[in-house]
Amino acid sequence: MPKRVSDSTIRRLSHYLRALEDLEGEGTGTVSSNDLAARGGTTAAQVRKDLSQFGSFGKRGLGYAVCELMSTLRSILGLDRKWRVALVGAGRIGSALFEYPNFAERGFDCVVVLDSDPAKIGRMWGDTAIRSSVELEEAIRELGVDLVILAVPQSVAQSLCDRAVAAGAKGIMNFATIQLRVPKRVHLSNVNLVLEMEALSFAITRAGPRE
Amino acid sequence: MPKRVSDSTIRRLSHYLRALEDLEGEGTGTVSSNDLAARGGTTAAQVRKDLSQFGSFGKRGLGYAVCELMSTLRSILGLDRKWRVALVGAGRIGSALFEYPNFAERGFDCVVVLDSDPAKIGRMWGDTAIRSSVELEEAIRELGVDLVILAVPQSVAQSLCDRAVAAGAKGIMNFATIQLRVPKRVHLSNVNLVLEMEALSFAITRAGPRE
DNA sequence: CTAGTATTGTGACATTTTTCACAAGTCGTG
DNA sequence: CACGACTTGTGAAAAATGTCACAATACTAG
Repeated sequence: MPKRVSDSTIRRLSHYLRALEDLEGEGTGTVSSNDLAARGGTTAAQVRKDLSQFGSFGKRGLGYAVCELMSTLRSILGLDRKWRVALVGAGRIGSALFEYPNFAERGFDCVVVLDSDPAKIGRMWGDTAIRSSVELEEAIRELGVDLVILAVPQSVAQSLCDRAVAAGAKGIMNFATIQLRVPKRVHLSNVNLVLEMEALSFAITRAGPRE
Repeated sequence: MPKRVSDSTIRRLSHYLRALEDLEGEGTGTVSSNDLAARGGTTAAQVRKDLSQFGSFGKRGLGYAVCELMSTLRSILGLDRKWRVALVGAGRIGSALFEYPNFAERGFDCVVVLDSDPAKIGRMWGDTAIRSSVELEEAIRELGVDLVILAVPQSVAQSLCDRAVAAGAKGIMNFATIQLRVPKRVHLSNVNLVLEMEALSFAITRAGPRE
């Protein structure tokens, strides 16, 4: 195993995993790097290189056993367990995420929702009651939260982030359009939809070749 | 100007732009690559290299004129115009996007919302009536839509995408967790939140050094 | 005008990521 | 078993991306 695995590799592993799930659904028993590449949107060599960073999972001449590779990937990605997620911010984005079926499917359990708006606190989402964000630290400790999703306005994002980290959050997914600062040990993922739109804007304006 | 500008560069330009907007708000007249780097989360050399791909905008010994660089970046990114956006899918994600203040701020005008659910069609969002997705092509042509946001289930994403492209959409922002196929001339941006969560899951599991 | 300080733009270098090419291994068939 | 069709795993080459170092320039102060 290598010292460092690139982010691009991890992204691709997720794609392979999804492709494998489809393949299993179709009843396919084994798959070649070529097929996997086609479905994952990359090349056969890339697939093999990506996988080879973690071991040898294929059989020469035959390919990869779908079922086996699937569980290997799950284990590599850390998806062979449940993740306890706290959702901070019960606005529209928060609501969309809470209902997002793919999260639960992949083992990301939203165990608590918090908001600072008194009008929202106490309201039920499914069987989860929205709690006051004052209780953030308490909730994280009490429920053993691993990951925190911050779907809050810029102005309060950094302070909530700091508090989440202090209370033991190991990863933060941030939807605010600000560059959060977190300690080295905490992992941060920024989702910035405007940025994506701007990249499209640039690409179209430039009218250069795609991708 | 170079043949090809990397995606990472474009992402950083967006960050610089945001930083410049803050700086202007603070009344700063000029900024050094160093300051810009600190705010954009990169290095001074990277800032200069990024900008140098498009021309020479700074003054040696002095730095960059905030106002001027801001409008240059806007123009490079194609943000010196309004973009006409169609939102397909009036579910929770669609709703969150529609209300997203940063989109409008950056010139992305959501001129039409479509959905296939008869219960939703005709309902008003602000002063926009939700139209039937049957009218997708018509709406795109009639309103001169440039960009289409697909916030719909996987099962219908590809077919709606094809129709949008055929009707003249130049860019697609896809929220479905499937790899859409589009012609070369059309630009595609995939937003996959599960993927981001999985990357966090991996990072934490591995417990390697951050970033 | 000169010296001193600051900061850009850029070629050369370093690192990371992707692609290529092929030996090595596997299976089915006769 | 021998052969042919296939496919992996991987070192080496190529391409892309990021870092460094420094000449060139600009402003300020005396």
